[in-house]
Amino acid sequence: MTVSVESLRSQLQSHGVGATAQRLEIASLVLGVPQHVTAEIVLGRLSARGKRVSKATVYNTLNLFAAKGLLRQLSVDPEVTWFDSNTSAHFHLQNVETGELVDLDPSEVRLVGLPALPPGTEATGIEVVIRVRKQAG
Amino acid sequence: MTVSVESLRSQLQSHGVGATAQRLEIASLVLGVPQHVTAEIVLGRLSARGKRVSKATVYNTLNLFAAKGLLRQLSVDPEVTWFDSNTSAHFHLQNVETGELVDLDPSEVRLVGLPALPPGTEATGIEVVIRVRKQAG
DNA sequence: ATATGTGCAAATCCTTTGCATAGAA
DNA sequence: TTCTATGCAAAGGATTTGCACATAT
Repeated sequence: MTVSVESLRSQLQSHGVGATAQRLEIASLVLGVPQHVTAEIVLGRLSARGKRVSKATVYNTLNLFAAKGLLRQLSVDPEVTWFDSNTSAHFHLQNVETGELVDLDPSEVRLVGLPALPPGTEATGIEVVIRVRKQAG
Repeated sequence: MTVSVESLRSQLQSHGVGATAQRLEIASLVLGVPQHVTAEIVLGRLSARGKRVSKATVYNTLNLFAAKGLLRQLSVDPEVTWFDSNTSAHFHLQNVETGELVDLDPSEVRLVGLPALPPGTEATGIEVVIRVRKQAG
């Protein structure tokens, strides 16, 4: 399934992100299909496609997409920053040995109850991560 | 409330951690009272007490305590590694602006349902973080 | 004695930044 | 034009590592 450059361009612009060649290239790799990516993964896929985009631009672009709501930035891995192209509410399962992230369907795990927040604060997000490893033995 | 050196020493040894002057000092700062600390915080408190413990030893010790179950290591903050002296099951609330962590009582927020884990894996832990910030306006 | 721990500085690794050039509007 | 984005290399910051010296058991 290929997404047209035109629809990507309008997707960026509707989120207030100016369209440039590099951003369109990254968007075509990342948006559309629900997936988890890091800057390193994106760089690898770009070079696999023969596209040269600087590391700084990849970081800038992923951060920008996250700030504009095209991606969700996950703070679940101390080693590396993950970006999730699935921006709807859901939780994650992570293999602590490989770093691999898997989406959990909201129907599988539900959070019950919201605590009283500290006065003068508002919630910006909820993250739930179930960590797994290869079974011992 | 001061904890005797002897009880700390036996607490370390019952967890398979050899007692050294530096480890006892760090244990006395960290264990006993439920709290969240980073290596930097521990270093600061040590020097406030006039104790000189190297940065490397603080990192080694916190990691060792976590590996031996005296502390829980939290992967919740991309900036810095937090250690929680409360090792029982509970979740956290974090202020994204200050980094401040607060324990949530398990009665306030409950996780319902456990997903099918990938074949051949076992769960090692569950982390729930509710992120908050100063209210806009 | 003999294995372990400690301290220091240097090394790592991810991510950000400064600045000159290139591209968008 | 005039503002914004890109690329490169260097900077930054938390954490780890190598190795000589000191300390536990």
